[in-house]
Amino acid sequence: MEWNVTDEILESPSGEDLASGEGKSSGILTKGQWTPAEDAILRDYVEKHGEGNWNAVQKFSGLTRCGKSCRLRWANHLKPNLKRGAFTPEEVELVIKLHAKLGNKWAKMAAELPGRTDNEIKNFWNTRIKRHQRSGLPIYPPEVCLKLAEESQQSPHSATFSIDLPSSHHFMEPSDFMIPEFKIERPLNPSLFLDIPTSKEPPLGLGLVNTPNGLCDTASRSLFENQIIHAHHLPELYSSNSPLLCIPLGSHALTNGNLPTSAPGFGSVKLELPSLQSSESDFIFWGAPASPRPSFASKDSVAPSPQVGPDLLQPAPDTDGLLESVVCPPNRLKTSNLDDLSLDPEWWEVLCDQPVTPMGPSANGNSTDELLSADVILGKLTHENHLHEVVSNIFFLVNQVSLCLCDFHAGNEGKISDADPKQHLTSSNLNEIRDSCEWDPWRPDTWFNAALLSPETEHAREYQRLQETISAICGDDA
DNA sequence: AACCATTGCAACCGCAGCCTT
DNA sequence: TAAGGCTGCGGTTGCAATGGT
Repeated sequence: MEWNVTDEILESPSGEDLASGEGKSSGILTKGQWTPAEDAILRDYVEKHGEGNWNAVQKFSGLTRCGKSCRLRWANHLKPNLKRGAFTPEEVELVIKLHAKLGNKWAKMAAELPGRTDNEIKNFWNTRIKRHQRSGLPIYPPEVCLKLAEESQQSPHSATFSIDLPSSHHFMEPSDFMIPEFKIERPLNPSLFLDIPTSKEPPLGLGLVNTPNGLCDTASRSLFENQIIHAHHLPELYSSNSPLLCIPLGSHALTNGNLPTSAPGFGSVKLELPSLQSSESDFIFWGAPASPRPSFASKDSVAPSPQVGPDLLQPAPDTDGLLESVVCPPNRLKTSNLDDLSLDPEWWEVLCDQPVTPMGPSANGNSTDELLSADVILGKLTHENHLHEVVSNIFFLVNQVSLCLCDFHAGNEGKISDADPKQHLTSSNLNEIRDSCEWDPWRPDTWFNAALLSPETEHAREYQRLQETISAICGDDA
């Protein structure tokens, strides 16, 4: 690299002045690349006076650099015992584990990696994330996810890696990160999804958020505390015995974590560098498969992914905007007959991350039942980074809610009540319901027929709360 | 060889917390 | 106790190096 004092020098003395120390501080500071002469001056100063008091460097050494710049230069380049060059495999592994646990706490991570600076680790990580996004690889290796999951399960109140990091407590308070176990006992309010877009335009402000304290706010927290999901359809996939069910909220494992801190509106989204620690960027994550999840990375998502075709999350160009078209584009839905809900395997995997079997999404073969499972519904609110994926999850959610409504509707003749929620539809009844009722399960705009809800019931109030929760989650602009 | 896009790194910026007065 | 300065941290930007066409 060529050393030069850049033109950022604002009316600064010449480089010779800098080197000779004659560039006395006059309020004019040099910016840009450091020269060897400047390095020498700084090194000499620190050797004589020690680290710290960086603002005095300019005063006493003649460097026309601000104290911050001096500190940074010393810490990142001149300090003895700094390692240079590529990270070793051991370092990489440690960084991954540390990041899974700490998030973007670069300084803390640097404390665990002798010779590496926070800036170096940060750059390494950001570069790594970009690379992995491009190649569709998971940011965290499955074994890291599993390890974290296992350890959190073994010791759910003090989930730790083998690396003991005393400073990680800020989000590892058990009460903060443990996902409350929940069941859905009643179908979800269809109006929860009023704002779910069905156009190609992604929603503004869409995003599920949590904070170091767990879920983003009382509203979203209430979603999990108040709403009871009955796991009667899919006991295995999301059972409480699954190690992947109890991923600590707040842990950064299992998130690719690529939302910017202040994720702008989707329309102008800039999804470049990650900001994993951001309280606004973490998504609720459940039941993630250990297998790599397809990535739809920000700007890269526009380009074809090696794993997932670029069109998968795009509604068909000729979509009519109906749910069916959005959730299951015609070319992805193998059949429009509701009797056969099996999807194109590729599409299904994108949506659900479930292994595809001849019977459908589940290895258990209970495809229809599992599709109707409310576990799956909220299980799809994943702790993910890619908004595209979130959108796809939301679409999937709509799909599932629709099916749940079919389910419920079948047993309640148009009124949501306390009827046995387990009484659900057989696929052969779906078309019949669609034909005989005032709403079409595949059309959200028909979900809100007055006949669906009895407004004075406790259920209706719960639905209202749930709706508010989802509104909070998705953002008012959604 | 020239141009362009991408990548990776170094440095800067803004903010927050701490310390001193 | 408030104000100002210092320091450290995390996010962002700028640019040289590199690779592809």
